[in-house]
Amino acid sequence: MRKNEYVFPMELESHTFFHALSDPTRLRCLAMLHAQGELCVCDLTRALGLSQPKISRHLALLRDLHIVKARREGVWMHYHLHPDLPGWMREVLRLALEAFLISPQGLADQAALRGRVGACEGLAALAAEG
Amino acid sequence: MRKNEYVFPMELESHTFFHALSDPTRLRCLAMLHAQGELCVCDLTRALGLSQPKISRHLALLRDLHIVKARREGVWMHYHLHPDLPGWMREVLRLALEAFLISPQGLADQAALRGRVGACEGLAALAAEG
DNA sequence: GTATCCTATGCGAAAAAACGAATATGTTTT
DNA sequence: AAAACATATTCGTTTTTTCGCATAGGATAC
Repeated sequence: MRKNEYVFPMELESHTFFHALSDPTRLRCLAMLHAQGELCVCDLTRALGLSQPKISRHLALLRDLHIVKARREGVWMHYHLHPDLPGWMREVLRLALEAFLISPQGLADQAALRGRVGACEGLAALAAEG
Repeated sequence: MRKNEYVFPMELESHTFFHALSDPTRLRCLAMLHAQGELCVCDLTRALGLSQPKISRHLALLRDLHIVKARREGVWMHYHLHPDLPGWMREVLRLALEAFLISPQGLADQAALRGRVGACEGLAALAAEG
């Protein structure tokens, strides 16, 4: 059993749940899953512009806490929000992720997820070019 | 300006908000404030059975993020949940703190706050005596 | 002024978390 | 079997966080 793995009937404590949400990468992943329903690791890697090991490790942490659930389909692992999350935690996720999705970062991530360059990243790229 | 201090109009980011809730001591303090409305440092020190510097440091972090607000009354600093917290964060606090308050730890803390020994601590003390 | 009380902070040690880079595992196809 | 692909994990390092202890700050009483 892994370090962070919660197993039935051990329950997820509040502070552990919040610690899982305290990292920007994990929050962005969760927001994309909330918006799209289900995504594989490579989707998230591309959408967030982060390395595959980084995404994979953060998803593993969320999976061990039963905050997300994985489904294998051939070579791909599809992740989605865990359906058995306690009611108040599910509600917290809904509130937080919907707030995040309308932030500049949330909008940019969604745009990137759909294959376009988001407004913020486009502007940032232009600024970087000079 | 301190390291963690947020100043208007900088807004509190989601992951920073959740990080503030990721520590058991901070969560217990917030739950007591939610239940009682306003408490001073010595109230929390006694109720939670933790050192004064520890309580004070955690409250300072929450204060710098504008999650709680302090009011001086003579020698005492009274802390309460910040009234200007964004709507969704206030709702998250309500959900999380009310869930915590009905947990064994939450019930014990409330009992200790009211000057009695809580059920769990009483049992623990008996067990420790043998 | 000094003393006392409550609260805040500086400091160094210990523990925990996050990271990149390399590598391992598992699946499908040939 | 090997190759190609998606994902997971190990390792060592760096960064961040937390803590206890001591001490500093600020208000009140004398």
